[in-house]
Amino acid sequence: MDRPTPHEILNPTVCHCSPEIRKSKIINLPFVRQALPRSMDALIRCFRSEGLTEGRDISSLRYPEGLFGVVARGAIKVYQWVNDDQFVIFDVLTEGDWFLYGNPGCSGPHIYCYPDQISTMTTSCLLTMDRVKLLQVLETDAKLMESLFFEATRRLTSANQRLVRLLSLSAEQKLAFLLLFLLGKSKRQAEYSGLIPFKLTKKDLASMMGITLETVSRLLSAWEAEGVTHSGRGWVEVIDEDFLRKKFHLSESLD
Amino acid sequence: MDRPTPHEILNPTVCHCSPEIRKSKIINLPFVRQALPRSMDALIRCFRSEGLTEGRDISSLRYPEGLFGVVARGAIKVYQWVNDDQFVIFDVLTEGDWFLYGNPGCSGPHIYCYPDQISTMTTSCLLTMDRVKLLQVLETDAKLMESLFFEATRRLTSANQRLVRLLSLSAEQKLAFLLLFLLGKSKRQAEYSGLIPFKLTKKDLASMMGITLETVSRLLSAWEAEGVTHSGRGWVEVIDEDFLRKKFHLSESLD
DNA sequence: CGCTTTATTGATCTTCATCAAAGAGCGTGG
DNA sequence: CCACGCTCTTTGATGAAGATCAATAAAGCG
Repeated sequence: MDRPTPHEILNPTVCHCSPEIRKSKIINLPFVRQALPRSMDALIRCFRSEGLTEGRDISSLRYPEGLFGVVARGAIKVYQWVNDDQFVIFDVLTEGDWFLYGNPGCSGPHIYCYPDQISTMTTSCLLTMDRVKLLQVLETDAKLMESLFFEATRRLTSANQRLVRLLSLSAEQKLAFLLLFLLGKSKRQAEYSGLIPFKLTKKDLASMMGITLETVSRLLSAWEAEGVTHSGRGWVEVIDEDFLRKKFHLSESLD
Repeated sequence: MDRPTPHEILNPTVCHCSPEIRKSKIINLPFVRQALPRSMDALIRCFRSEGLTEGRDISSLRYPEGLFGVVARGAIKVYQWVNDDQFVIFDVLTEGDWFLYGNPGCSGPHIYCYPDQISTMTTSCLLTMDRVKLLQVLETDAKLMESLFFEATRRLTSANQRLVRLLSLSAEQKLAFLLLFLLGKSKRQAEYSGLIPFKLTKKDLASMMGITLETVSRLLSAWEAEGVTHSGRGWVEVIDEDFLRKKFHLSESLD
């Protein structure tokens, strides 16, 4: 067969983000729907777009006053080093998600803040603008502020819930839960419908759950033998979603 | 000696919340500072105060459209049942903290949502108003909305960070971290400066970290022998904060 | 002064981390 | 196109942390 390998799918070389595409992305952002026409124009004017290949850090140093970023294509991870050789990935942002990145000291809202790290997990296109510019727009548009507020609390709340769930689960349940979550965040791929469409090493997975990559590897091997998942170097494909869902729910009603 | 026992301190019978105290509490809420005079008035008018003894659930059923609540005195916990006999406490709110509680379905922001449970951890006084009433006030006061937004994202972000930290720590480190966090949220007591001033069973502590109460009990016994903590039925006193802080930081720079 | 809730302690068993060594996938440069 | 090196992965052996189970004890409450 000549369908592409997962590796090829995860490493596209191009990232289209023409001005028209950019504009339509901006207009269709959920929180922009209710904005006044003039703030819509301001947003379209202020956003720059940036094509990024996999593994790029989005440096906070270039934006001393903070950064407002929207993922137009691809996926990025938000993580934090907890010591010299260990990091924790605590959120994954995909198309339409946004972040407000800033120094903890600087005034105004920030959803992720230095020293968190943000980097791409696949070829991505990111729309960015200075955080202060966004704040200026918000000040004159209460509706826009409101939608942003709604969405921010919604996203943070659900991240919270996710982390809380993880606390009380076994490694196997954690992994099932995490894969389902990541799949929910992904756009389905034509050739591999269960493929999680960004680079995801065993170490990444492990660091989202606070377990080791060896454990992840062992669990995925076991599942692979049962035909539940399929995985390789830097990618994971879920074959039997229901199995994962059951694995997870079952244990909830057990005991 | 005739100083009261921890148990007596944690179970006060009275909860003063006279109209004047209530008003001063409202005025001094961090996010209200920037409010317009008229929205300040509206808030003072709409808030009801409610005295609650320890262990009271704040029922969401009485507020189908959601509830905006501010802790004026005491402490409340936000938790969730993960199965029939296990729950996870994922936030503790003390004086000045607020919550926006609502059905997941209903529009607008909510920071905790049904089926989360909210209940008091000591004799408390809670200021409440319907969530929709708050939203009405916010609509006419962009500054107030902004401050609320800032504080909401700040609090949710820090809750997130806290949960993330917990993921990568050992049980002992988790406990040290948690006690320091709880202590930071507490008002110091005159008689016992390190006493965490609300009811806190070993099971509660355990369920904030995803470990078992037996482990908590063993750890606290060990610390008690070293003079680091002191604890009893439903309360914990931290004697040597620095020890806990070291325990925690040390391991970060190790490895 | 019993009853309930909460805590302690010990014995045992699982799960998962750690360490180590070898192997595979992918990019690169000759 | 092949060989090399790098990163990511697999697998096994071992040990330690912490869960589970169970029995007992205390503390607070009516």
